[in-house]
Amino acid sequence: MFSKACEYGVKATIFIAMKSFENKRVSPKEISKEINSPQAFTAKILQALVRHNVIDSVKGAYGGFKIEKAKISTIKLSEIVKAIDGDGIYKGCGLGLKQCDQDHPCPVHDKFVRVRDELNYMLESTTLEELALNIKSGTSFLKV
Amino acid sequence: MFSKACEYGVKATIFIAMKSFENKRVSPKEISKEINSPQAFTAKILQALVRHNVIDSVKGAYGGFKIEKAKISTIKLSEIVKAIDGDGIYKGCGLGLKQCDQDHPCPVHDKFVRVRDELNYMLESTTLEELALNIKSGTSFLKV
DNA sequence: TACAAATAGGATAAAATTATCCTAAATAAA
DNA sequence: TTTATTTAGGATAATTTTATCCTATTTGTA
Repeated sequence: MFSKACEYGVKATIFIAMKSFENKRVSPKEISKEINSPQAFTAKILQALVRHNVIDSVKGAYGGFKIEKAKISTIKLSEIVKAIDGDGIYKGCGLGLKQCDQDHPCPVHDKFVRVRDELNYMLESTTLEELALNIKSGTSFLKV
Repeated sequence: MFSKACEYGVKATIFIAMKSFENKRVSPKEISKEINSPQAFTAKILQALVRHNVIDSVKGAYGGFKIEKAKISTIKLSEIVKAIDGDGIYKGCGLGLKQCDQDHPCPVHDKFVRVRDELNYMLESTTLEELALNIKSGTSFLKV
């Protein structure tokens, strides 16, 4: 469904948000340990998230990654996914046709509408805040 | 969502079903032309579909691929997808956790349930027959 | 039986994704 | 100002997925 990079990106962002609630910055090392991901690869993904303004980075000593506290409740899961995997999962044809719409549908076009709508709703209605709070309270987990 | 191999596999199977209604066998060459896919790669996918008993092959002169007419209405889209991509899309965790269930859920576990259910319903309730008939009637398309 | 046509399958190659390593640039503190 | 720390980013490698090529095997027909 999502690429490995995207999976790491979502988990990393959740962890950064959780730490940001406590005004703490985190390093790729700490993040990759916490979400069980390869460190250097995770660092690349963090760079992409910074470029897409999902998270902030602070260079130099005592630096690290963070998210403004006020911003955490405004970030939707969809933004994280789009930053890494793009919008293909929303817009692309389920069977890979270049052109696929009501006028020229692929064989599963109509069938797929509900799945895509549900996915879209899920990604648009889920906020980073609730995901981070569930991790914080031990309701959900980032690894194992 | 699905791999390229799976996309080709679904389209190829639909085309074979359509031709099988007319008691015609088809070759990888004809199939790849019709669904706009690389021929040799498509042939590999057809082999996998044969091994999984989704389609039949007839070797030698005047051979080709086909599906028993009576079987076409009994094949579900899910069987084609499972034959090529496996059941990860049904069973795997949305964020790639090895263990992810109600007792130890990933951050999007609950959110994902509806998406997966919708996808599952779609794949289980769609038959090869209806997909093939829609192609035959020009209601949907296999390429462009 | 010989031949032609067609699938099966092994060996490679190309491309994309995932992953690692090393150096540059930035920055806070001593 | 120097040093230590930390992100940015280029280069490269490993793995997986996608794709191609060639030969073996099967089988219907002349």
